[in-house]
Amino acid sequence: MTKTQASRSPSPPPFPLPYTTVDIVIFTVRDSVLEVLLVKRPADSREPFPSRWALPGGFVNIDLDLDLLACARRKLQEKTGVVSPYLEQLGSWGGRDRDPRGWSATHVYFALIPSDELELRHGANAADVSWMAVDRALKTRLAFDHSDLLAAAVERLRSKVEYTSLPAFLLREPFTLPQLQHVYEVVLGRPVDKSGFRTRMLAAGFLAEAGHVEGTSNRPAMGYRLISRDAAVVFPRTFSPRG
Amino acid sequence: MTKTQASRSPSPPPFPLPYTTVDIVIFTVRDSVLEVLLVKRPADSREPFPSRWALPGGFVNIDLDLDLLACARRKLQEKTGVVSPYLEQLGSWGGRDRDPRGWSATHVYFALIPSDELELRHGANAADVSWMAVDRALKTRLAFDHSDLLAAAVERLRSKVEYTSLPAFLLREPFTLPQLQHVYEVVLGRPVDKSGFRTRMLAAGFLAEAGHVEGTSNRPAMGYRLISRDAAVVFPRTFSPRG
DNA sequence: GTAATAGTGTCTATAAGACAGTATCAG
DNA sequence: CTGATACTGTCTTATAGACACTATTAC
Repeated sequence: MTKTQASRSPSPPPFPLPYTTVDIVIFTVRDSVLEVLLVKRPADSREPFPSRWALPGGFVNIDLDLDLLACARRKLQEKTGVVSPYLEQLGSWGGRDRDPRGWSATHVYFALIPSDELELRHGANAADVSWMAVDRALKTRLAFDHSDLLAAAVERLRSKVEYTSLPAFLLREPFTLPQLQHVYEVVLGRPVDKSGFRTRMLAAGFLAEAGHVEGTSNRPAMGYRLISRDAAVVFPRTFSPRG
Repeated sequence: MTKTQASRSPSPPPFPLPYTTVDIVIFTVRDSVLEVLLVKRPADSREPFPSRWALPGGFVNIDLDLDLLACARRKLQEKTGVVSPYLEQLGSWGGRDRDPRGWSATHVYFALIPSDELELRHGANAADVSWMAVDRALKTRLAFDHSDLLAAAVERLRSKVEYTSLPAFLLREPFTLPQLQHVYEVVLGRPVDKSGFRTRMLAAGFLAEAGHVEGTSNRPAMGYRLISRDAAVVFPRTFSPRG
């Protein structure tokens, strides 16, 4: 199969093209609350949805971005400074009415980052960058169809937390099992049995011991690192009680 | 929130746009084999990948398609005549090199249809339309990055079959439990215990009895319909042995 | 010592896999 | 009747939830 040329400016097509954007739903846990990163749209009333909160994102730059994932990474780093977070594609949304400027399609990614590994940055097209509790963000009318995107991302996150090691990406390494359990409980919104939790995590085999951590509590706990930061581990069963 | 105008031709933007396409991975089971629908690229050597097999799909038409899902439905109907199949978004792939004509992004859907509800159609840009066994298609070099898309779709299908009612969408209603079990076995590529299978399906509560079906065998079996054709049901556990 | 959190052991209910057995049809 | 397929019952075993228990630190 020949991968030929592929160059900067494709010859203009004989039909109109949709706009192509990438948006990112960036989650973190701060002070026992699941939060999402939002940016405020510029106040300029010639822009769509002025002064409204939105997900970070923007147009694909075909000169800068080799592919969609690279574009997502670029935008994530512009806003948070985080270089290699957990990043997963959520899906794409496209249609005539989601952007008043015309037919557009957005490719949505969701990212998990530890709250203490970031420094928020104010970009060119974002008057303000801020964390907001997910529960509050879900009740806020975001720009474009971003409320839909956020709802989908939260649903995906909550769902996958039931049977994957995803929450581990919300913690800075090394972390302890009680810390990990706490993150699970924050995202799930309900308590989790300690004994079962520990058995499950250790049996899943994605954690490597990393020496004791002198932590927040009286007795030091074992610290762990992820064996692989590439992907989350899938558990054979769910967390649900009576499951 | 104001949903204003949104019209046919967006004002041309000050920067080049990627091409936007939709591709569909259409699965069916025929004669105990999982198959996928492929179209042959035109022989015209000015077209990319002439005479090569590809997934059905094409450019989004912003005048015809209200949104991505509508575009996928349109393309599916053009190729198969099927109107309301199971249709789920798989994800999107975009980058500089996947289409020699330039930066492009495709939104990929996958569809499940019963093999006896379709009539293949030859479209304008497809010299040939044909079913191919999935195992063979996976070994074939398809046009563009369609081999990647197909591999992802097959992985998603095989994975979801382990814990959802997806295979039910591959059968014409009403169907019997032995028929459904057979489809599961075809997609999974391994036998499934009869007793456990029946308990599981009936407990999942997505089937409604629809009278006895005088079928292929000696003893007639109970026929079933799906209570809802909107989505598949998720089982609490997996099919895997020793799981 | 006490308080606090880390970590372990044990019991039990549930449910799935395995497989043998019964029921109902065609011929 | 026989053969074939639809359907059911039972036994065993794995495991997750519940919860009580022990261990190791700070003070």
